[in-house]
Order: sequence, then C-alpha cells, then structure tokens
Amino acid sequence: MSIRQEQKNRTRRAILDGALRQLSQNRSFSNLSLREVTREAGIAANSFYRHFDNMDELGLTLVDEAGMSLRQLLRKARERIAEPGTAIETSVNTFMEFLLAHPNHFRLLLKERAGNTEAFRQAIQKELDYFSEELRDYLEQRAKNAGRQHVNWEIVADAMVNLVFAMGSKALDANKTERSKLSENCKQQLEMIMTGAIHLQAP
Amino acid sequence: MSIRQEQKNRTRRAILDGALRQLSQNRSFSNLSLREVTREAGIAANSFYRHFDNMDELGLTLVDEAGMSLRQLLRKARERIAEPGTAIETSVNTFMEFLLAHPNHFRLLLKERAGNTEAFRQAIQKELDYFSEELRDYLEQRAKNAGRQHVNWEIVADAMVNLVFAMGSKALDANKTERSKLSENCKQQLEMIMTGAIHLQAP
DNA sequence: TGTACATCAGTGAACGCGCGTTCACTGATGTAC
DNA sequence: TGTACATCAGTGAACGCGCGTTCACTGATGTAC
Repeated sequence: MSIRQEQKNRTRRAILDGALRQLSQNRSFSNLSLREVTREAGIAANSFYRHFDNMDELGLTLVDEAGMSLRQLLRKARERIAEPGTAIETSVNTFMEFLLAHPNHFRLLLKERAGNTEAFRQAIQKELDYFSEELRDYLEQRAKNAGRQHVNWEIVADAMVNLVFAMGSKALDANKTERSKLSENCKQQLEMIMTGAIHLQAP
Repeated sequence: MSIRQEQKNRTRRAILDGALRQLSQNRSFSNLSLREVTREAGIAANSFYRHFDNMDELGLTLVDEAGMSLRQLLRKARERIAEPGTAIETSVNTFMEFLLAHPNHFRLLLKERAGNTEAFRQAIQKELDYFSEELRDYLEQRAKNAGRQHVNWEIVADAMVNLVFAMGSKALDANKTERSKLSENCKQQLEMIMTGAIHLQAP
C-alpha cells in the first residue's frame, strides 16, 4: 500500500476512534458533533469530508464494526459450547467478555437501536436478527436431537436475546460484583425460559 | 383559582403538550430544543422561563406524568385480574391499552431510560422498579397461596418487565396486525418464564 | 363602588456561541518520461 | 536516476444558522383603601 494510502487509513482510523472514545453513559453517537469528533481525532474539521460524507456514514461504519464483533462473539461461543459444559452458562459468559472488550461498540448498538435515525435502527436490527436467528437454529438443532419438535424456538430466541441485551445494558456501568450478580440472574432467567418452553410444548 | 393563575396553567399545559406532540420514532425529548417547544406551544421563546428553569425540568415533569399513567395502568390491571381469567393475558392486554392511550409518554420512558441524562435515567428507573416490585408482590402472594415458596420471584418479575417493555417498544410503531402478533408472542414468553420458574424451584 | 398602585405572565430585540459546510490554498507523494 | 507535472489529504478562514439566555418593557389582573 502506498505511503499516501497508509496515512489516509491512519487518519480514518483516528476519526473512528475519536468518535468511539467519546461514547459513554452520558454521551451517545447521535449527539456527537462533527467538530467534536475531529477535535478528538486531532485534525481540522473540514478534513472529515476527505473520509466520510457526513456523520451518519461514520456512524454506520461503526455499527458495521460492532456487528462484526458480535458475529465473532457468536463463533467463539459456538466453539466453546462444543466442549462439554452447559450452553447457557457459556453463552452468557462469552457475551460478558465481549461487553468488556468492546464497551463502546456495544453502547452504540444499545443507544441507537431505539434512536432517532432510521438507517441506524435498521442496520442494528439486522445485526440483532442475525444474532437471534443463529440462536434459534442452535436451539432447534438441539431439540431435534432430543426428539422435541413442538416448541416455537423463534420466540424463545427472541426472549433470550432481549434478556441478554437488557442485562448487558445494566452491566456496562456496573462494577465487578454487580456484574457477576447480573450475569447469574440472567442465566437463571434463560434457564426459566428454556425449561418453560419445553414443558409448554404441544404434545 | 384566579384568572391569572388559570391562564398560567393553560400556558404551562401548552408547553407540556407542545413537547409531547413532537415526540415520535424519529424525535426524542433530549434532542428537542427550547425554541422548538415554545414555537409549538405558540408562545415567545423566553416565556418558557416563566414556567420551567430549563428543558430538564420540563422533561422530568413529563416523566412524572408518564409514571402516574403507569401506576394507573397497574391499578386497572389488578382490578381486572380480580375477575376470573388468566393474569398474563389480562396484564399484557392492559399494557397494550396503556401504550395506545399514551404513546408519547411511553416513548419518553423508553428513549430516556438509556438516554444521556442521569436525572432522567434515575427517575425512569424508579418508575420501572415500582412496576417490577408490584409484579413481584403479586407473584409471591399467588405462590404462597399455592404452597410454592422456593422461587426467586424478583428475577421472574425483572424478566417479565423487560420482555413487556421490549414488546411495547416494537408495538409503538407497528400496525394493528403486527401489534396483535407481538402481543401473543409476548404472552407466550411470559408463560414460559412462569412455567419454567415453577419447574425449576428448589425442592 | 371607585381609584391608585403593585404584581407578574408574556414579549421583541439583542447577545455570543458552536455548529456544518464552502472555498481557495499548501506541500508531500505519486507518476511519466 | 533525475526532472517536470499531477494528484490529493489536510488546512485556515469565512459563511449563515439556530440555539439558550438576558434585558427592559407592556398591559391585564390583583390588591388596598
């Protein structure tokens, strides 16, 4: 890659990181200004336009990155579940690791999921749907092997994803003790859903 | 009440309604400007200060109103459950009525629950905690009557509140058909939690 | 009841500020020969 | 390899805009006598 292109990539990365770095409990992407981002990135405000058309394009790039992290998480969780041990325990633990490794990517997904920009909502919903579908496939496969066939696994997966994300939302700004409590409670909730789903199945 | 006070109350109401009216899927309270609100209310921008110190105070007033609606909903649901019929069915139906009757109050709770203002988050969390505690008390009472005593009803209530609110979030911008589908799925999820909780109880 | 004064909700004009965006420019990097 | 020109990432200055907030003012309503 040419020197020029390398430098350009570095600046682009500085913009992305400058935006991410400013996200917090009290700061969402959608109320970050272009000037704040470039200031944090250490470049002139108008240099922004050499890399992105507008703030939305920058935001969607970050959503993409977050989505890739999520999919990586899924792969990791599947590998671990292949080893002996309970699926729920492993999944929630893996999710918690993801959350600690990429807190601001997760913040972005959480806040813009119900945010004011249609494009963001759609992009994030797509990631969550993928997440939910993967989970449903996994649940269906296990059920088939166990000879159970009358459970609506889609709504089971939907409930699980919602509960895990609600837990993640609280965990982001909790300390270690609180986090492990949240994690335990979430596991119990998922076990309830799972057990309830099986007991309620059509005969 | 004096003429002057009556007129002042009417203007105050116009400000509150002007703010509420502008909330939508694409507009949250926190990115409403003072000038937008007063324009919608039909008064001069600086007249705002005769009624509120700043936008946060206006927002917290609206959160209070939303909380009162929620508590009204709870009372209504309890009355209905006293009559014969299933509790989950009735509760979700009542919640759906609330949602349709006060869509913008509900939007406010949803969006600012994870918003950027600490005061809002706390005020809303308080309302949700109240909601969750009421539900837990109800569940515990029923369990006691049925002789079950080893279920952690707090995390059951927490899961239920999360799932109902997640459903509400989707229902706000759905059409009638989609809404009834969402409502049915949510009921199934709550039944799963309930059944699972009972089956998993310590012996 | 009538009069003189006090109160105060609502106003129009003005302010300084940070914003997104544009413009013409610079100088290092890339390319053609 | 050296030279002459082209490219283009990054810049500083300037713009118009909507914002929150202040100020001194108005005139209807309230109060005291």
